[in-house]
Amino acid sequence: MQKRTTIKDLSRILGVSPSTVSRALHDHPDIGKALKQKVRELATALHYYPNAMASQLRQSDNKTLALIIPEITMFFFPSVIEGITQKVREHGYQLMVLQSHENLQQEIENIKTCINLRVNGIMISLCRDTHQLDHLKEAAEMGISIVIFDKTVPNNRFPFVGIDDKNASQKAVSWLTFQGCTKLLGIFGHPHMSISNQRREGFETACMQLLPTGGAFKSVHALNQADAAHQLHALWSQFEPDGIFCMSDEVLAGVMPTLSKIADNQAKSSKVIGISDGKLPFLFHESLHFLHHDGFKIGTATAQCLLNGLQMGGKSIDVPVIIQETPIVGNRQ
Amino acid sequence: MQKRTTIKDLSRILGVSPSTVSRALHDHPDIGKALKQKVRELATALHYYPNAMASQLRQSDNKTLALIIPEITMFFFPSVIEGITQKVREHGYQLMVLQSHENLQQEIENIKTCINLRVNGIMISLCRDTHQLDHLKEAAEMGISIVIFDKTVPNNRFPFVGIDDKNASQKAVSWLTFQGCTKLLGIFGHPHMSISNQRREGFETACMQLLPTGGAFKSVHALNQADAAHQLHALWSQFEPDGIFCMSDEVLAGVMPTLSKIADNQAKSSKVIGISDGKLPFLFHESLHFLHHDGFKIGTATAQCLLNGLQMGGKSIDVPVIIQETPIVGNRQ
DNA sequence: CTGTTAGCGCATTCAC
DNA sequence: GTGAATGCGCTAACAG
Repeated sequence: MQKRTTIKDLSRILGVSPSTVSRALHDHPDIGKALKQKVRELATALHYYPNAMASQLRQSDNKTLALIIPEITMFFFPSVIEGITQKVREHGYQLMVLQSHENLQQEIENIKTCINLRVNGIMISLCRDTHQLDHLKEAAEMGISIVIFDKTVPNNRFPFVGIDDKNASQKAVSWLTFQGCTKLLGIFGHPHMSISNQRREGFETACMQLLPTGGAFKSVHALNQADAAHQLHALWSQFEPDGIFCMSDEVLAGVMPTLSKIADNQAKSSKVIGISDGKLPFLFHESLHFLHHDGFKIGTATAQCLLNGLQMGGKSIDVPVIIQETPIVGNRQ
Repeated sequence: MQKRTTIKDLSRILGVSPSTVSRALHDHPDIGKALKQKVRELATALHYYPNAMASQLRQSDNKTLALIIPEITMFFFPSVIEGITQKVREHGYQLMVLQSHENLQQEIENIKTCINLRVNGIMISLCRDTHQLDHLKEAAEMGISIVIFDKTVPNNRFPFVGIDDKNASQKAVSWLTFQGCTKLLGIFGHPHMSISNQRREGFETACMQLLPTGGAFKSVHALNQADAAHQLHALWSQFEPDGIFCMSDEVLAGVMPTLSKIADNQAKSSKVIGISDGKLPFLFHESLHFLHHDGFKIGTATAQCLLNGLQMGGKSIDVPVIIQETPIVGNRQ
């Protein structure tokens, strides 16, 4: 890597001091119009690019926010990222995306990277093996603002943006019973994931409250999309539901095609409702409804929440907890 | 943001020099076991975190690679990112993802950010309005290694990883005709995108060569997923194909549900083949085939290509052009 | 084994 | 208006 031109180089050539060049480059009012022009020209002529590492070090600030998520899957997170990116750019920050791959060690490592880099703030969706937040507390003590979104832990004390998981499941059950379903199947995500359990509890509670006598329900956890398909298939002979609740897009992606195959043979259909970012359902042939878990909105809200925290310099009294609504939508409406 | 502990702080407290502390922290062989231990302990006790900006400046290297893509959509790119992330981590680099949002200005801005940050290398999928590569040449002249993948321009002179777009389309047509189709519809992506045109040309050439007399074909460009659905619908009354080629997952996502609705009414089906990352097809009820355009592999190959370039210090004679295969797969096999 | 010295490139005080 | 001096925090010669 050859040597790059620096402010010093420019200053030497122009016969002025480095500070003058620096000021000219930053359009400082003290510098003459003519000189500014000359500096600019020479800078582009010599391919001068300010060394971000140096200027960041000097200013001990890098205008960067970090996003830490388990994985950039095709579900949900692309929307979240889009929302965050938009908000963050508007406010002149860079975004850095880190993946924890559902691995606590990796998550801790990522936090450390954030601290070392002196990012201004962190938005994080916790991985499923995270049960305590010491690593986040550490970052917070280093002066980094933090917002948790989507996946959290029970006793979280950080600002949070997400949905009311239990309530969403209850709404889903309520909808299914309203459609006349009496035999409900709930399919949930990985059992280590807190939202899986929140949503399952909501589901089960609602089933017990809302199902008529003679009704029945069952809940299962799927490790991933393929497992959801597999479990549904295996279960069908013993427990044939007339209403199915899928807790996420990933589950829906496993369930819908399977259901579609089953329907081929049986010429009968179960009602389906899921929780979804709102893109996937429109790909399926079968009709279904979903509680719209809007990733884009979650993203913008999360970023906004972080930016607010940043502005108050971390000295806010109340810890915001922002709960997004999840309206019910049909894919054939 | 309060003051953070620095090496100097540690050195003062321990009564040794900063360089000794630095060496201890880096497990330098010259430092005594006992002292290392003491330094380590004090560091954690005082929550010392090395300032990455400072150390990067000093070493004028930040072990970072950049990925620039049009957008993190739910199609293809999540797989690519996964592949790249894996490779890049293995080699101890950080990855930084930038989006151009199909905007040349933004793409140029991103390149500038990369130069300012002194990243070691850039992997880029060009946005659709990019027709010349001056901005990349600029980065290359600053000593940054570059690999273009997936979306490129005709006269590209940079290393490239992708598929043979024309050939893929031809294989698709060949498959359709082999299935007995004689009336083909090709649906392509945004008309400004080079791969849209490459794939369309391949399609049309192959149609002219392979279709029997009496056969017919038609190609259309769709601006996005919704437009693909719309166009197919609008077209159906005038041109009812018995074979359809969809150039991408995005197109497939628009086409398949529409086709499925049409099939409901007409009780007949067209053969479908697409180019796909290989996830989406399994969500659809209708059977279809696809040329497997493996994003994960493209990702690892791209990263590997960049890492190779890095190792040779940019002093390689030949410019690698890596073309991935696209085997045909069925979603019901 | 350890300390001293000297920057990396930049932005900012304080002088003039 | 402009220049000289200083230091952000860290590492790497070079000396001992």
